[in-house]
Amino acid sequence: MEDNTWITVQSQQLTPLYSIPTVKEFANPFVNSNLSQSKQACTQLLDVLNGRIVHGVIEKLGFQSNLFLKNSIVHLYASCGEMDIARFLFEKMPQRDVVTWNIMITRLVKQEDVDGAFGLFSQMPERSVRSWIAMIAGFVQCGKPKDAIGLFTQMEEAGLRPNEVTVVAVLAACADLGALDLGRRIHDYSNQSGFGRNTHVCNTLIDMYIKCGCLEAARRVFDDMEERTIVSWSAMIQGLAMHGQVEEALKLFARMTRIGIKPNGVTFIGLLHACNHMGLIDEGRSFFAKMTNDYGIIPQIEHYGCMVDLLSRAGLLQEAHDFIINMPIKPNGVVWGALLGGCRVHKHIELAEEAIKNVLELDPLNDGYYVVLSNIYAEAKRWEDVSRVRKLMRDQGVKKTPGSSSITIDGVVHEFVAGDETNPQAEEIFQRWEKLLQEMRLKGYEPNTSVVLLDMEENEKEKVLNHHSEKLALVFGLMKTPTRTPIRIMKNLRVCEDCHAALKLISGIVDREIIVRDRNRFHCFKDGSCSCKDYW
DNA sequence: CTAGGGTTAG
Repeated sequence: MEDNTWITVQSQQLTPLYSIPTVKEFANPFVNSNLSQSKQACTQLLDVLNGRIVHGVIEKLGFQSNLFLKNSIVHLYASCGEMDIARFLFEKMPQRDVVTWNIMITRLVKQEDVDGAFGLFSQMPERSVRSWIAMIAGFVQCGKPKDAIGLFTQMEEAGLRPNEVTVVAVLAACADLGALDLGRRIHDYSNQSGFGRNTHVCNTLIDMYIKCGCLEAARRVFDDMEERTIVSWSAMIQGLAMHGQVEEALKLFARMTRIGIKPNGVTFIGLLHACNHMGLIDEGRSFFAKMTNDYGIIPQIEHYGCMVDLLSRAGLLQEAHDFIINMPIKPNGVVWGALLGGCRVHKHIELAEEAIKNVLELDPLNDGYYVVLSNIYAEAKRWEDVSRVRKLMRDQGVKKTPGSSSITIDGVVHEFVAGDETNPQAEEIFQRWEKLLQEMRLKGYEPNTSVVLLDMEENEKEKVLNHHSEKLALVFGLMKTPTRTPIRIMKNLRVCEDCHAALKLISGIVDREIIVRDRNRFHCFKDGSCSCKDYW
């Protein structure tokens, strides 16, 4: 009787519809013994009828005490986006099992309500591996890789053995964070557990190694794979592009097509990305044409974004502008932002103002664009315009994301922000920097203060520059790691020109490979030069 | 059986 209430309350809220008999039969899990078919039918139905029919069928047939069935209903409502109904049912249920909870958590995560999902996760009386996975994947998806890794640690502590799905989610978090140590550990664990050859796992390993700056390790995983999917190829091409190995990326694409693998839209993003990183305008144009002509792939906004970036970074600003005006789909903030970025490199204030006007209409809360514009004005010493941009930011309630760099030493992540004095060894770091600075000056280094966007005295600017987060992280790395070992630094924003010049020199002075992960690519500094060949 | 995973422009 108790169970009856659950159904009755619900059917009062929703009028059951019985008017489509064939679908009704097909969707009914007790008439159609093929459950996955039945479920599919239900899901389709629910899209059309808002869920009422299946529920009605089940009620009429009088199946009331089957928890499996109730879970199915909760799932069906939830998967059609009817979270209110799903939650209502969930709360009315006299009994729930771990699956019921997992269904709710999974759907909440899919709808990007991670807080809601975590709320339920915290309340669960017992958790299965799937509960942990749902939550870990949720944190990864919403850009909280640290929380994902924290949860993974707790899962291990709870004595649960991660399976291949967990591994994929955690590796994605490692990729986001550049957490190479954990990534390597998971790689070992995967091999030991026997799913190190799983295609999904390998694809994620490739991505993890790429984003942690270990291109060779990524390549090894790729080369050892038994079966490569288009995802594997695309990931590897994108990785080579990200590391400035443009020719190698194009070669891989040639190899791929030679053996008959068909590229998809993502593959072309990787290829265009590769062209962008070397200013290969003709090749980029040719790929853009090829994707539609040879493969029938309709360019998406991302592809247009790549093209605008390619053209404008190469200095073809007017052409980039016309390209945007003529594109068949509505440009977004990123597309105009790419033009803005090119205007900065090539110091074109007029076009920058046109670009920013469009950017701000489309994406007014993204601080990055204001900063670029402010930089353009600052480089032209137009300080009144700089302060106008700052006021605009204030009015919009937009704050500049502080630049921060991190370096991992013995498994511990050390994070630095500009002028950071919070590190216990801050004083030593600053001293080491001064010493390094002297050697750099001997090699002809001049601080490039034009990248400092504030209107202040030159010596003040130098101070700001000297304490950019990547420099602090680097000096710390030099102090804490054995001579000649490579140093890996992760940065949340793009490197500035001054840091780029400084890091080049330092790599020669201290005879170290310095690998810096930018917001969107890698710079590998070695013997006084950078893998990006100064085009970035 | 009802719940889970990979590559994506600046």
